[in-house]
This record gives sequence, structure tokens and C-alpha cells, in this order.
Amino acid sequence: MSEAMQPANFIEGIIMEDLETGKHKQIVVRFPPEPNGYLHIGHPKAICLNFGLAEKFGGRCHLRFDDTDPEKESIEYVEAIKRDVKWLGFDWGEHLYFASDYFEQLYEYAIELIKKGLAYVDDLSAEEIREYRGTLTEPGRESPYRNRSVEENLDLFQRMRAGEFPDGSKVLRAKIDMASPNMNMRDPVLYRIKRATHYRTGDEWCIYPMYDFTHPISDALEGITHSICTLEFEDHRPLYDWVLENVSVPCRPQQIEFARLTFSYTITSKRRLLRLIEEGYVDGWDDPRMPTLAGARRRGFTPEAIRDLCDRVGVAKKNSVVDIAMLEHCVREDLNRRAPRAMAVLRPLKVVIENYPEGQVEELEAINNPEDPSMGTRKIPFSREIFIEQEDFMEDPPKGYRRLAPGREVRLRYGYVIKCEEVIKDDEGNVVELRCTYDPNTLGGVTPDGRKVRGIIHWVSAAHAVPAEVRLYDRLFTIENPGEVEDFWNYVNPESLVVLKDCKLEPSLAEVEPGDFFQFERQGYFCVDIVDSKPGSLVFNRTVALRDTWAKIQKRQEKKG
RNA sequence: UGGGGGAUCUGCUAAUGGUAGGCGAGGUGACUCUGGAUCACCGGGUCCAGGUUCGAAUCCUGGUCCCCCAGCCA
Repeated sequence: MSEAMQPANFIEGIIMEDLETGKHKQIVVRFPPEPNGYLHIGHPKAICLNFGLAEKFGGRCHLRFDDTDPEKESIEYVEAIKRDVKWLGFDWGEHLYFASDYFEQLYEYAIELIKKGLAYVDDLSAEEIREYRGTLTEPGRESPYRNRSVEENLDLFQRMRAGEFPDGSKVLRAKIDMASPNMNMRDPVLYRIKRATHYRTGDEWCIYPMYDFTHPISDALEGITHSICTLEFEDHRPLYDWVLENVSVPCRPQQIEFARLTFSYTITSKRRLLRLIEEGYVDGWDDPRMPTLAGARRRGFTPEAIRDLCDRVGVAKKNSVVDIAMLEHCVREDLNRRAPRAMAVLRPLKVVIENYPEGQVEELEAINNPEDPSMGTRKIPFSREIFIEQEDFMEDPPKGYRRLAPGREVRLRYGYVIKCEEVIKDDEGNVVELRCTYDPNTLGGVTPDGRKVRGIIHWVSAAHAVPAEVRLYDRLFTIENPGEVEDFWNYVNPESLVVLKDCKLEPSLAEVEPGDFFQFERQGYFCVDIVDSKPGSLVFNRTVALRDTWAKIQKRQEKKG
């Protein structure tokens, strides 16, 4: 750490001070997910923050599963979360932990609390406890069981563990203050009886510790120095500190809260996402439209882009909504730098170049990535019959349209200038084919007579084209705040997925592997679907479209009328 | 309404008593064999009202608005 180092956010400020004052020699932080679901696009903020802090300040970051509710958790989620964290590019090394590994110690700490007269077994029902808790404005009342003797509490708690009492019949509560203005301090429940098989401890336990008791102790046991969590735990902090003060733990971690990451046009509520799946709006947790990391990965969002985004949004305590365009920008920026270019015609229109010799094939040289010359070049076959994009031809083009139209010229990318001589239509008047001529002197981007050809379009040789399915993905919702409306399903973007089955790819794309990504020139970034793509029946997903200035101009013209 | 937090361009975020800056979005232009990319430029902000100070986004006082908390979830 250099002296010139500036804290990037208030948490770094705290850490730098703790390091400078010698409060800590080394920092230890943790990412503590509950394995009860998939990680979503908001989680990387916490992951990058914690692992990033460890990297930056030479400390370490633990991955700890906060698995104290056996009814919701499973090993599948553990594996999914590990995969996602790794995918993002972070390594917890040896430091993989489970709160469930601390159950025995947690139990001993509970005994300690009881012995100190700071915890008691309560026979009130869940409903009674709620009633006794009071409200935001009225103090709670003390349970009639609150003043049991230490001996009786010890006996009862041991028998809770031994399974002598039915589920829900008793709990262990901290004895703090039923009149506290902080609801969390009104004798919070520490342990509940729950006969559920835990995915790791099986049926060894029938009592399970609560978060507020488990978390501070787990942190202390692991030597966590800074326990970073989200804003909603702010008023749990007094309880976090209370536990650490009253139990003989080896150290005293500090809880620090920050604002979670949320995006416009996105929901992350598990309940709501599940509904989208169950009602068929999307195809599952890894549907490329889903805000899960599994979905983002399948969509083609890169870990580099997501990490870059986390750097850019910063860390603060203000609840905020990041414009999803920021994520899209980061994805484009990363892929622009790294994605090989290719030509792919999504909605093909056949073009016959009448003055080009039948049977002749030329190999034209194309640049793999103008941003990175080291990626080299490739050859693309050109022949008499090609496909171009339907939208690159208009019979009656508006002002400003640079592409093909009857009698007009356009340049084929890396190829010749062609001119549209004739439009062939079917019985219904649809354009089905174009007859063109080419100018043999225009190869290599030149026009010997100096005439300007503004339009450049992509194309694929018909005889050499590789067929593929292309799935055009777009934002899942049409409104900025789908998380805030009741009937969010009414705002699912009907065009969030458009499937194109008759796409034509340049032949170099025949041998792609799942997960490979490309820029289809003039269109966007696409990746080979990791689930459905097979050799011979390729499936590409559009990760994000290229910025489209022409579309913007058109939209503006439409608005003007 | 008790308690805990938060308010800086349209969005995110910096400036910790000393020139309100960056990124994204939007707009304009240059350039270009991707209407891409790149580059340049433009507009635009300290929640309000007082106070302290040579000087306030920052400190003080009083308001306003927003978020979180009444699980045997985390």
C-alpha cells in the first residue's frame, strides 16, 4: 500500500485507517451468501467489494455459506454459488466455510449466555411472541417465562437439543430489553426447534440458530475484521455487537453497511422471478433474460464487464438504482476489445450478381478485430449469389438511408460495390430477390473514379453459408421499475426474445464452441449458447446489440411524424 | 408515529472548510470499408431556510422528502 493511495469509497477509508493506526495488521473479510437460491446480477457488488478489498489491502476473503435454515437450503445452491463466484474471477483458496460447521460451538456459546443470565427458554408461541413484541411505537411486554432460573433454562435448552419438545413449542431468546426502540433488541429469538434435515448436518440437530446469533459468532470465529453487509442490517448492528460483547469470542469484528446494487428494468425478488418461470415468461433460472448470474453468463455477459461495472458504480450508503444501460455499456466495451468479428445475415435476402461469373469463388480477406491487430485476418468466400440483410434494402428509402435501393449502390464489406438493377417480388408483393451488378474495380475499399459510396453492408456467400438459429434477446421489462408495480408480469417485453431460425453465417463460424463470443458486424455481440447449440445446429444468443445511430435517427423522424 | 439510515447533473459517484469533477444516458460535430468503434464539444447538480467563516456540498440550527425495521428468514 503506497502513501499516495486514495480510498475508493468510505469502506476503504475505514480500512486504511484501521491499518494505519495498527488496529489490524491484516484485514479479513467475507462473502456470506445463504445457499437458498441463485446469485443475481446485484450480488457481484458485494463479491467484488469483499474480494477486491482483500486483494487491494493484502488480506483475505472467505466464502462462507450462511446455512442456518435447513428448510430453504441445498447443496445445489452451494455449488451454483461457488461456480458463479469462480466465474466472476475470485478465489477463496482454502477459506471455504459453513455456518453449519459451527453448530456445536454456537450451542456452547448459547449455554454461556444462559449461564450469564442473558438468555432464556420461552414457551410462548410464535403468535404470542409477536403480540408481546409490541409495535414500532409501543414497547413490548416481557414474557412470563423470562425470569426462569439459569438451571431451568440450562435444563430446558439441553432438552430442546435432545428433541424432547415439538417444533415451535419453545425458543431460546436473548434477554435484552423488551422496551427497546430497536425492535431487534426486544429479546430476539436465538434458537428455534425445527425438525428438518439439514443438507450438511442431516438430522443431527433439531434446533437451529438464527442469523443474528450465528453471524457475529461466525465472523469472530474466522477472525473477520470487517463484516460488510447491506443497509437493511443497519439496525441489527446493536444486536451484532451485543452478541460479541457477551460471549467469549476470540475477536471483535466490525459490521459496516453499504447500499446493495439494483438495476433499472430489472427485478431480483426470488418470488417474482419464480413466478416468471412458472408462468412461462422465461425458460428457467438460466434463461438469458433472467437477472441471475447463470442467465447473464448464458447471455454472454462477461465477468470482466460485470467487474468493471462494479468498479464504476462505487460503494456508498445511498439507496440507488443503476441504469441498466451502464451494464450494457460495460459489456460492449469489453466485447468490443475482445470479440472476433464475423459476418452473419439474420434475415436473409438473396442477391444475384448478374455480371459475376457463375461458379467463380474469390477468397476475400477480412480483419478479425480492428481493435486488436494481433487477432489477424481470415478469408471469406465471395460468389455470384449472396445473402444480405432484408433491412439493408428498401424499395422506397427515406431521406438519409445509405443502403441499397433500386438503382443505388452499396459496398459489400471487404468486397465490391454492387448496384441494384432489379427487384423480384412474389405474388404478394414481398421482395424475395435482388438482381445486382458489381463493379470489379472497387475491391479493397476503393472507387477508382473517386465516387462516394457511403453505405457498407454485411453479406454471406449463399453457397458457403452456415445455417444457424439466432436468439435476439432484449430487456425483459418495458418499464424502469418492474420491482415496484404489483402486476409486473404485464410489463414483460414481448420482444425480449425474438427467435430467428433461418440465419446465414460466414463459413468460419462452422466450428464454434459453446460460450464462444463474436461481434456480428453492424449488429451486436453474440455468443454460442451453452445449452442448446450443437455442431451442425448452431444456436447463438445476442448478448447486446451494437449502438445503432440509424435506428435512433429513424425513431426521431417517426416522432416528428 | 418509536428507532435506524440517506439526500450532489436525467442515472451512478467524487470532492472531508479552498476551482463542484468523472462515468453513463442525451445532444452536436469530426473521422471511418461496421450508421459500429474512436475522438472532440454541449447542456446539466450540491433537498429547503437560516447561521458560523475571508471562504460551506462539507460545520451548526430548524425543516422537507425518501428508504429500512414489528420472521421461530437471511
